[in-house]
Amino acid sequence: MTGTTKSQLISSAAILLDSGGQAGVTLRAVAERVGVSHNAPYRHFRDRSALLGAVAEQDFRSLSRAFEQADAVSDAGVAVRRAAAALIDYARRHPARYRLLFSDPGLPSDIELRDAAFGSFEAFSLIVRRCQAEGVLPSGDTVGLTGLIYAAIHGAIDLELGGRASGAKGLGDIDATVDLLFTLLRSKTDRR
Amino acid sequence: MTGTTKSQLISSAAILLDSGGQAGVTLRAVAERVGVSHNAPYRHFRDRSALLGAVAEQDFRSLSRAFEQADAVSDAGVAVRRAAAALIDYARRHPARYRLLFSDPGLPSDIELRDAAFGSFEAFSLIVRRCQAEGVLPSGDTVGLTGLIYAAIHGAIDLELGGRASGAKGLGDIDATVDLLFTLLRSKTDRR
DNA sequence: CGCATGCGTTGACGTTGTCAACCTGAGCGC
DNA sequence: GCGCTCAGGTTGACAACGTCAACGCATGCG
Repeated sequence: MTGTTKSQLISSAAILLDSGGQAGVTLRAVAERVGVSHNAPYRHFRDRSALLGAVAEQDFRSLSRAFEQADAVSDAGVAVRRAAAALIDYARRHPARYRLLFSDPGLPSDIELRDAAFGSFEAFSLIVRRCQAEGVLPSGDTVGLTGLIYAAIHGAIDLELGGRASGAKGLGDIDATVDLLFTLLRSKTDRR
Repeated sequence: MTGTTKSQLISSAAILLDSGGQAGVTLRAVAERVGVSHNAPYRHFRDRSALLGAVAEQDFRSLSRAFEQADAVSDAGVAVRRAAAALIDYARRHPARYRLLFSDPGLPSDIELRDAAFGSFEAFSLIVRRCQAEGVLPSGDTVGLTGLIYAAIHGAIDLELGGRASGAKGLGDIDATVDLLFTLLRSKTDRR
């Protein structure tokens, strides 16, 4: 682990999030992993939630980059599916971190964090707009359509992650849900 | 507060969830509200998460009843919208409890809880099936369609509750998202 | 009468977040 | 070179919390 103590604390927290979930991220464990005393994190973050907020901010920016990368594909229809796949992949690989970003009420209402989150939504929205321009998705209110698509993908992810729906077969299946979503949207578009 | 100690503990936990969120539900505070010692809850629940699981189970059953009530309406198209409204209303009134049901990884994988959750999904699914029969929603795989609708509604709720999306205007607006969802689905249906 | 058993109590323990006080070494004006 | 400031780190303490162990007590049953 290299870098400043602050950046080490952030990535240690991310690693602990991956291995032990929210509950596994204790300030003391984070500090110990970095090799500093249990109070050192307070020199860099106001409290525990500020540290988690920093992790979330980092991940939102990473998501933005993933969306921009997906948008580099020439076919808009492929781009939006790649963006969705990137989000799903991130959620599956880092469930606790995904939940931190989208479903954690305890995070600080920090401006930096807000900006990072907004940026990722916007990057996704750009792809949707391109799809509309190329006739791959129904035209009209881009923000509303983005909201629907993002909500459906996020909802499917969250239900599967929660596992509460997995008793009902297919109801917690992300890929099937997203496929159906795009199928319906595209067929709606084709008729125009 | 009346009833057995056990039921009092459950409703106290629910109240604390409403007023102070997940973090506000400490076993000691719950016990104090009921007027018993800090260790009394252990006579009724294995641990803290078992108590929260009982709250979740209760709420899932309450959701099932709300869905069945919505299904009593004669027009299937109205019924499904009422069911959605009931879910949204519950989420807005009891955000922490909503999150407990759908987005809490710490709940026990209890059979009772699993059943209650499954039951509520099934009640919703019945309405969707009726809509398909009456030509209000596209026919075909009912489970898949239910999954998509439920995921979209849940996703919209969760994004608004998280508040992270509310920077982007309209992206965190549940009602607009759900409206768009049903509009698209219905228009898709009408063309058949 | 005796005894098990369900429900509740008291007391303790380790862990955690957080606060307060102290230390220290690098930079900088003079 | 001297003394100051101050960012970054340390030690030690504290209260709150979840949980465990041991005890108390009534009720119902043999």
